[in-house]
Amino acid sequence: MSVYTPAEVVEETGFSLDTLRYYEKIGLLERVDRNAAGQRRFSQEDVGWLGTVRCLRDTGMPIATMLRFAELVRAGDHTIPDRIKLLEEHDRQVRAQIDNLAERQRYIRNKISYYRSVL
Amino acid sequence: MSVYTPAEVVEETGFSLDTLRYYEKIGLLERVDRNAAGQRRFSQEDVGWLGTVRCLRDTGMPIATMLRFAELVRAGDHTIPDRIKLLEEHDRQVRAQIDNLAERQRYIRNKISYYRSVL
DNA sequence: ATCGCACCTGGAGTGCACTCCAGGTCAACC
DNA sequence: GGTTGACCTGGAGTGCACTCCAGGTGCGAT
Repeated sequence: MSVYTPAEVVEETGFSLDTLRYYEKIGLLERVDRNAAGQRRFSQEDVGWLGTVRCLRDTGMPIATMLRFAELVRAGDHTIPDRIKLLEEHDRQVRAQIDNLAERQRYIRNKISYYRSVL
Repeated sequence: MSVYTPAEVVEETGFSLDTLRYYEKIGLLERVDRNAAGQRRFSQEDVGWLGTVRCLRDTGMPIATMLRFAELVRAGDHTIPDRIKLLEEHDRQVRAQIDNLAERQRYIRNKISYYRSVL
């Protein structure tokens, strides 16, 4: 049962310490354990959950939606069908994002080609 | 030499009227012509430029960078090499975005599969 | 013992990109 | 001639996601 100091979690997840505290404050991260001096000691699960948060955030999920997902996770296994629905919806949005980016990228590359052709 | 009313440009570009005014105010759009009553009449070029802006914005380019690009365009043809550099750099960022999204998407899909397997 | 350092709290501040609002003009239609 | 609707201006307000700050605690090294 390994525990992690704030600095280790910052290193591991890429979130700043302030962001970690912010996530705890708004409930995206459940109340993290403290040591005798009141300092945070993150559990393995905390770190794993932060990995999921990292992934959802980096794919553009708003915090409000992640918060709903967090609540489903906390509510227990009977919410798994709802979690699947939420992630499937998000997966569709990620696909749409990728398609859109690829489409726009074509425009940008055409523009570069055009500029090259007039040099 | 066709001209466009604000409503037509909103329709065509998907930008709100407020956004169009904002872009003009900050100089992302050059001073748009007015009719006798002081209402905007957008030129074909304005609409074309807004297409480029749409593309750059949707691929995550910050307004400050678009502003630099706009200045290069206004400065004349001798800035074409600089424009190419700017767009190539942006193209790299778009590629990185797509790669990152694709990577994260794998994680999400694995998670969905896992949830399906425990049902 | 005192220094530096990692950490704590509550709350204020920031940056970005809009978005909204109040009060007004003008042309067209009933 | 009155009302509607599209548009105008300058400036204030919003939402999101952090990020920073002041003032304080506890611990290990010099």
